[in-house]
Amino acid sequence: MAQQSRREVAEGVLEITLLVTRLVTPEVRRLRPKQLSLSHIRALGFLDANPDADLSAVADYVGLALPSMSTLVDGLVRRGLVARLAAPHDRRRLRLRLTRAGKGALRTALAAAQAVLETRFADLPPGERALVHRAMTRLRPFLMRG
Amino acid sequence: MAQQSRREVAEGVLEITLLVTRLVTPEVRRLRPKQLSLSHIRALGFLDANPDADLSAVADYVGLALPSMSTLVDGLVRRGLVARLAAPHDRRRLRLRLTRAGKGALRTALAAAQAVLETRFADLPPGERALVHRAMTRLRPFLMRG
DNA sequence: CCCTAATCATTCGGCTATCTAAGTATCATT
DNA sequence: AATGATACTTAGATAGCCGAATGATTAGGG
Repeated sequence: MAQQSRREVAEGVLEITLLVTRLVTPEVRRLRPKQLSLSHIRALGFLDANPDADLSAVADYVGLALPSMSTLVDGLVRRGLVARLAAPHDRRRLRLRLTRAGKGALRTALAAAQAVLETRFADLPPGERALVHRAMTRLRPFLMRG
Repeated sequence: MAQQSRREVAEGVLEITLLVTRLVTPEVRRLRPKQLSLSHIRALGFLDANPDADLSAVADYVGLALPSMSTLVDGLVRRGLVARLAAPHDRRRLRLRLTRAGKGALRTALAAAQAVLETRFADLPPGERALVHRAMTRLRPFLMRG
């Protein structure tokens, strides 16, 4: 079995990322009626997993500057997808959480993005499916921390 | 070994894609002196693999509307990275190709993006490296065609 | 040959997303 | 209570993208 260099692995991962992005982005754009961008979806996803997070945490996770996230959240609040409450003992901080509508919107958006991929993977043999799944699982921790 | 559903695989791939994008985008933004966005890089990459392509082909590959690609290419031409020639027997069409500087800029940009990932993968054991590489190789054809 | 379609690309106007810099409110420390 | 740090917001500017309209060229019937 050939030993892969870090460079080759990085190259492969980057290429796949670009391909997936290309497939998924137009689909997400089609959700424009609901005005959800990829950043919106990522913010919603983070809040789904981390209720009552503050603004900085979301900004950090999504990879946006604070001001950008501030206006982004503003939009989500205006659409009724997120509740912006004050933190209990520090009134500078926010306490952000999804509303019921927010959870619904997240589900819908993710489903749309995933549907594109699922269609693509229709002919992926079960064995390879498992292989890919395993690879993604291994990759995840290396991409998250830091 | 658990049999993975298509849904799970799609979910995993989407998640990893989002994580990688989050890591790579800021790095690419740091190339601002050269003003290269991800779309720019993808356009350069396509032209590297397909010299003398016309505008529609690049737009299609990158996933942008024609007007957007028109201005994008305009920028690349202004920076001396791409040559915009007329096609021989159809003067509506363009014949786009990288200049020497364009090839250099592409190499530089890709290297920057990959470097971020390589750093992340420093502690990925060789066995898992091979696993990931294999998974990416299997995935590629399913994401490219169509 | 022409006239009409169709095709390829550009320009225009507008909107979204993002950044930096500056400002406001609150908390922490001495 | 004064100073500095922290969390967020507002303001101003720019890039990226789209749809609609336009220009230029070619293709296909009469």
